[in-house]
Amino acid sequence: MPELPEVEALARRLHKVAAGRRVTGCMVLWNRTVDRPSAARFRRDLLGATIVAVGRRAKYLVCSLDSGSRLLIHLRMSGDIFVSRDDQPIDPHVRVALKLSGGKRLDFHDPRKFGRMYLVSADHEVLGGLGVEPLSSAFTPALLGDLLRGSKRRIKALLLDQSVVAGLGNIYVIESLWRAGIHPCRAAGSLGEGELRDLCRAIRAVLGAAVKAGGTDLGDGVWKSGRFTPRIYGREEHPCPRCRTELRRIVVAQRGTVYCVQCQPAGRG
DNA sequence: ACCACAACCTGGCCGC
DNA sequence: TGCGGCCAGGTTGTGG
Repeated sequence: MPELPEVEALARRLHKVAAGRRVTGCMVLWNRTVDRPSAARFRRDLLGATIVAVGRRAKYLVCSLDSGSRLLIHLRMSGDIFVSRDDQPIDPHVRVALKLSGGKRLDFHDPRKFGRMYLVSADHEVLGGLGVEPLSSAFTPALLGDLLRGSKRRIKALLLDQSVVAGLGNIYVIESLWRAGIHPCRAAGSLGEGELRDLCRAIRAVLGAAVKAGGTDLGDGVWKSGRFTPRIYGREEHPCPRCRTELRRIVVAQRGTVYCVQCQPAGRG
């Protein structure tokens, strides 16, 4: 369920724990969690490698190894990584566990089994198609305009497309569109200069606040991260925080979508 | 180009 | 309490 801010918070935590540590054990408990190479080779290649750094690209955790290879991890819907002592019992939802020198263990906990790990020699093998990082200095209203120009796609679908903007997911797209006052079904190419500026600013503000807060905690017990509280996500039938109109839920791009009919006018179409 | 739908999976919640 | 149906912060492949 994690999006960019949750992955960023996790990457920072893992960097402190794992940087400089050697992988001394590797247990693959659900084979399909290892996307590539084979589970057997994944284990063989990882054993003995030292983790140099842990970072993030889009929603991927990027672990740089001293061998020059990269361990990439995508948490998908329900993935999380728990740090425990290597003598603790392993939870039934843990799909891969890595023992580290120093006595800690990284448990890839993933009830729905959608998460994936990739061990690659060059990260573009997996990350090559990703779009712009929305918190980077490259992400400007002008660039956003270039990305949307001529597109007839609905703005929400486009923002969820990782090859366009990398790292946004359902929550932060919903929050950003509400903040910018843009209806999720607007044709992307129809946004004006002012709207591009507002949207760019809204995305940066929402993500920035969420990163600062360490991510969103929906209180559903699945992903407990930080203290960012969405303003409208999950709050259909509650009043809009800005105008008090009852928030409405529709489905856009096959995803539940909350918006305010008053603050986010449909325009036409 | 763009969209809808199914798959991949499990667990939590709600209503009957 | 039990059970069915629906929901879920993601991605990919297929077909219209």
